Amino acid sequence: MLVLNTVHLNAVHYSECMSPEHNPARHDRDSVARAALALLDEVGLADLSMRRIAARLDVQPSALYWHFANKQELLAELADRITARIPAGASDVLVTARSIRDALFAYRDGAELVLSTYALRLGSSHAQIALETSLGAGSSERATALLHFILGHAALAQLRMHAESHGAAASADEIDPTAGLDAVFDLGVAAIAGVSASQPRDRA
Amino acid sequence: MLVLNTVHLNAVHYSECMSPEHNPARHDRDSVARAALALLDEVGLADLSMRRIAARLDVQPSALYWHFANKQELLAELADRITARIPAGASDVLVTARSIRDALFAYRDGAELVLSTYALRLGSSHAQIALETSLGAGSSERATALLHFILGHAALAQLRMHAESHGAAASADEIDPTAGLDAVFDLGVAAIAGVSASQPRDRA
DNA sequence: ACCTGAACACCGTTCAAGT
DNA sequence: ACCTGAACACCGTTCAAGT
Repeated sequence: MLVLNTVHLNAVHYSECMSPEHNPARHDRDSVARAALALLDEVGLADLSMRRIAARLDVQPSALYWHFANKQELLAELADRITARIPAGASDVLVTARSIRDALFAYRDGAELVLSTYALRLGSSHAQIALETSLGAGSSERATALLHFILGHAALAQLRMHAESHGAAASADEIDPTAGLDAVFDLGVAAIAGVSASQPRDRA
Repeated sequence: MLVLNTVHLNAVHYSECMSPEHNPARHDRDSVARAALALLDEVGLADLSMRRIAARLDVQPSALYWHFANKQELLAELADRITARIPAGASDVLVTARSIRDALFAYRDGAELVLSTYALRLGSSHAQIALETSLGAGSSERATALLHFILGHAALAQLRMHAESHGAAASADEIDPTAGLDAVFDLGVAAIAGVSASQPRDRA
């Protein structure tokens, strides 16, 4: 790593700096979270380290702890941002369910991240609310079951995608592993929601 | 919920020979996996390191790589052992589903481990087969949806338990978070399986 | 066949100190 | 208010070498 020792000859007065090379690099909670979210999408959850995020921001790892108490808190913020995209007003359960799944799919390992960091406050989550309003009053148990199914399904599907992309499947029967996964999703959602199964997908 | 405690008879007093310097300590794949599984139950998935497993076996970390190519392979073996307990012959879907869930609950973070390491071969897993036979022929999509629900639900429930035990919930509404979780499980299973909802539980 | 010892390239986190 | 620098106690993994 390129270390410059002749610091004092350029003597940039670090006040309102504008050039991107000499970095006063003042960040806040939002810029850290945004960099981390972008990095998540590039490297995946397993390789998303505090040190890597810091490097991306041109900052020492310890600097992150000014903005977040620990890694878990940062991950929770990322989970919040991923689920924030879920629209809340839809009346069709299947539409709501698909939009939740697609929000999780929008970032690499998004489902796994939300599943593992979001467990505590799922009852009051954006996703749960959206599902409850789609299902109607007094259906919080159904909404919870639906959310558990969506998270399980999305996490499994995403793990499978990732495994396929950088290694061959170990299975003997090779009949396209991800095919029919959308059908499984629709079947599960319709069954738990208590609606009459198949409805055409709005695909391109 | 009928939990089998027969799991913990693997305490293995390893100081049968007391000399710490001259260590015969010969292990094989099975003894390593058993020690790792016991340690998982004690410390949880996040703290289950190769170095800790090695220490438990009175062995250098590098010794583990004689028996397993890497940590992922060892974790996959643990997932296999956890799901191996699932009985295959039950005709009642609800019974099968509960036995899968209970197998996951039998070890700390069992559901999360199986969910994250088992994604590839779930289609040919013990659990999938058991569900398919319970559901009858031509129901592999339903069985898959069921498995996704069970894994998502169990992982969430287990994460929630763990979070509660060593820290207070952050939620404002405090009406017992885990209550009703069994009802959610039964509701989801019955709906996806296509059976008529409630059936009495075999509780103690 | 199974393990040691030493190394390599990493982690998350803390904390005094700087600006 | 925000960051550096240095430390601490860890990681997974490799590999020559021992027995």
